[in-house]
Amino acid sequence: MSKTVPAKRKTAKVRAAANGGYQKGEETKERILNAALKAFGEASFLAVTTRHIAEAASVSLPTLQYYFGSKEGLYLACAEAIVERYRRNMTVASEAAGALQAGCSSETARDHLKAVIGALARFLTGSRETERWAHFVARELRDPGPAFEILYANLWRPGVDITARLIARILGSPESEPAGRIQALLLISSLLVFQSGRSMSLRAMQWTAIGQEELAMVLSGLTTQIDAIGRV
Amino acid sequence: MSKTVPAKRKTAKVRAAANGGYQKGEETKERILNAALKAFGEASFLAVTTRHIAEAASVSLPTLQYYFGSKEGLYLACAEAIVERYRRNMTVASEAAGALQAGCSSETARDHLKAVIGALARFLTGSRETERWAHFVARELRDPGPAFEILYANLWRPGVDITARLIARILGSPESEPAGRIQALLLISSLLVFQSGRSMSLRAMQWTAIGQEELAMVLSGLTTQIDAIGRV
DNA sequence: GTCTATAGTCGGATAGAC
DNA sequence: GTCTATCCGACTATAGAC
Repeated sequence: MSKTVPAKRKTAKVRAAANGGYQKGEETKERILNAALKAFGEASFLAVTTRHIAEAASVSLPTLQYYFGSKEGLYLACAEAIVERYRRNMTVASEAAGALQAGCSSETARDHLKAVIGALARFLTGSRETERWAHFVARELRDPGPAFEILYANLWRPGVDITARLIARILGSPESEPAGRIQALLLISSLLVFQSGRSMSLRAMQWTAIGQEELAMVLSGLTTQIDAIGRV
Repeated sequence: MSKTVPAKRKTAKVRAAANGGYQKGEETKERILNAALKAFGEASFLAVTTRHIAEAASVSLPTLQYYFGSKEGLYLACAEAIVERYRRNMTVASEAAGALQAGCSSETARDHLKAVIGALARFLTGSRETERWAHFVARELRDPGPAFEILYANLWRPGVDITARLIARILGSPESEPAGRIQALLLISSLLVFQSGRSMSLRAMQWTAIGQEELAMVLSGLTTQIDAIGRV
């Protein structure tokens, strides 16, 4: 399947400060990357053609190779871009981590957990754009491909970790307790309604889209679940 | 994307009783179907090549076209086969439906819900084979393709329906209550840990496989969730 | 840095012999 | 019913001009 690792081309950009710190190329590269994020968000690696991306970015085919080496290189660049943009939107997670560090109470942990899950849900349904990123991630994690390691290490694992630690605190049990980790997995999996299950959820609920109102309903269901942790 | 609907070829099998009721062809067809089920279970429609399936079934390429018309026709045949085999394994669901019909109590409904979710979880992790079927279904429902309607109408919708009705009975609220449907969706989504989230779950839990022991742990988590319904 | 033109590969489908 | 041989379209990637 994968033949050659495409050693990202190092197009030496040394004369950076010449025309205001920017090359013309940087803007082109960004245009390609955005087109690729859109395309790979909507369909799989195989289903997307470089031709389509090139056309959407209004460049010719070889330009992709020039900037990203190969289709796979472009795909990996997308994964990295998503990780970075995701980080900018999920500061609640690190706040929760801080609270844990400070040895917060069981109920404070519960509030942080609600905040984290809520932020995640909002992120997953926030905009067409973030929805597409989430789709990219979900597809890659489900059928592991070239970008699996990047996404697992930077998105999934930290997410499960913080959730599991928060739940462990709520339960008052040591963090390593597998039961807590399983509850964390189940909770995060629930969020996949918006993901793997998106098209089906819409039909099952007879919704036309997931807007503010719909999100609120799901969040209330999730809150109920979180409130049930350690209380049944 | 989809160009021609491939009008399944009608190879008239009229002389059926000649050599014991069977043509040689039926066995070949089955061999192809099983190879296809395996292949499409492991990888996406695009990733699987008809050449690969043909080789795995020890037939030559045109034989696929002869029996199934096209790659897409074979794919649809797989979807139908999965629906049928799934039905044979999920009789608990119809039992639950019967109980509802008979106007069972809230607590009986809860027990039936546990039975249904349990059976589903066992099905999803039962064997390499059922795991592959589940993978096929999940992939198709996530990124809707040619077989979406078949699988949605015959697997997903009935599953959500029975779950939602059981939950509605537990809550004692009218069946149309959207909150119950949302809880149903969240519950079913949780099961996707074994699915979309399989490779990640394994790593997150540091499991090497999902066997009896692991299944029991997850089931206990799910039971806790079901017990929490209507009690918080 | 970006283009046109083209090479090279692969996969689905078909023709026609047996 | 099943095969061998082949076609044809689509895709990624490269060569080389500007």
